[in-house]
Amino acid sequence: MVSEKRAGKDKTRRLTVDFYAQDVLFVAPALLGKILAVKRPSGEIMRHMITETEAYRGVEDRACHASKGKTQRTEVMFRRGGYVYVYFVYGMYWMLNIVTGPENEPQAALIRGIKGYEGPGRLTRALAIDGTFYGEDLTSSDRIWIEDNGYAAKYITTKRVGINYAGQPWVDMPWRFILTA
DNA sequence: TCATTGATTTCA
DNA sequence: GAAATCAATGAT
Repeated sequence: MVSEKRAGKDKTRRLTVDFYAQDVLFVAPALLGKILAVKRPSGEIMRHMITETEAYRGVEDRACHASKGKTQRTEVMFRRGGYVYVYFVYGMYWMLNIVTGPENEPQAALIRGIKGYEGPGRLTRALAIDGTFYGEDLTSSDRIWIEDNGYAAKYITTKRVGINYAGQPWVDMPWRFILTA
């Protein structure tokens, strides 16, 4: 797993492929409390704590976009964990997802909220995240990455939002994770 | 509870 | 080709 050896007293470090390659049901709640860092064209780096996520897991999960097979839009979800899956919905909003798991096992964690901007459409608008972020590699990109600050998050789980079309048993899976402390 | 808004998917 | 659908938000 990840080496705990640290240089100096700064505990913040960028998450590596070892983290993202794990199952989405581990990664999605583990992202809570971590820091989403986005670099603006101006060079300014914006950092926000992740407060809410949802898990989308594999071709059998009918709420997961990849359940309909590999398409131009879902291709990135079939890669190994650590890539960014961004898509446009309702004619207005970009959704930010983190690809997880091994190659050819399509999984992703939707970032539904960050501190100060609750809501998946609101956070992408606030951070100016759009389709140009599709396929960015969180382990090497110089404009988007996630940092671990060593914070041990507490959270609750609920049903996922906006996926009633998926039917049973997927609609009732407790795969939404909300930070509580 | 409804308008917004356009890419993606589904049905023909 | 056309029609329906949609990981949402904000105003009414």
